[in-house]
Amino acid sequence: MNIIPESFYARDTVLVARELLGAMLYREFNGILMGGIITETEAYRFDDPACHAYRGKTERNAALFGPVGHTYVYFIYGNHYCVNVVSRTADAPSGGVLIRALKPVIGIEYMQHNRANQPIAHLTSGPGKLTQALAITKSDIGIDVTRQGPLYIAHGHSIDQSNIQATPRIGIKEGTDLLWRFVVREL
DNA sequence: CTGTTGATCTGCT
DNA sequence: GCAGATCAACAGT
Repeated sequence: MNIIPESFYARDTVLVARELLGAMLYREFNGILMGGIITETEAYRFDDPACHAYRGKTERNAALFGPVGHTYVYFIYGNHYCVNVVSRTADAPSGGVLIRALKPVIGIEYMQHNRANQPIAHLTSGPGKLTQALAITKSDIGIDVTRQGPLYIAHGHSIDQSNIQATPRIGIKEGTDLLWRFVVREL
């Protein structure tokens, strides 16, 4: 295993979002290992009106102002958690990359157990789905993903630039002109 | 203290 | 394709 170092996340949020595609996300929970290849991300930079941190620091978004390579988890629509990795340059106050989808690889049975035995194609194909599959909640805020532990990210597949599609982000009302959602066309 | 609003998912049509 | 679920955090009074 080859964990991605902290320096990777200390760069422009948008660049980190693009380059996280193909990386392996690992989750250790109750002694069980789960994980998959990151196939979809979105960048939320401090200077972007769609970013939770755009209007300043609050209790909820404080993690986005914390150390890079740590997690920011939030609860949305009364039902779902979404997980980000804090990423920004040294001169930026905040920023994060939303992990939107994985290709399930490890611990598929346990992920299905967490997701009412959904078929593999529906296991981790959305930001709320993958947190449910991996049992990620608010108590997982602030985890350092550059160290082996409950949640960490390692080098995986290298994705060719021509295999990456950039589109507007999903579910936002401002900043819809920015093509800051990145999707792997195929693995 | 109260009202509003989501970086979504599911099930039904 | 679309409405409903469902609640924590925020902004405004």
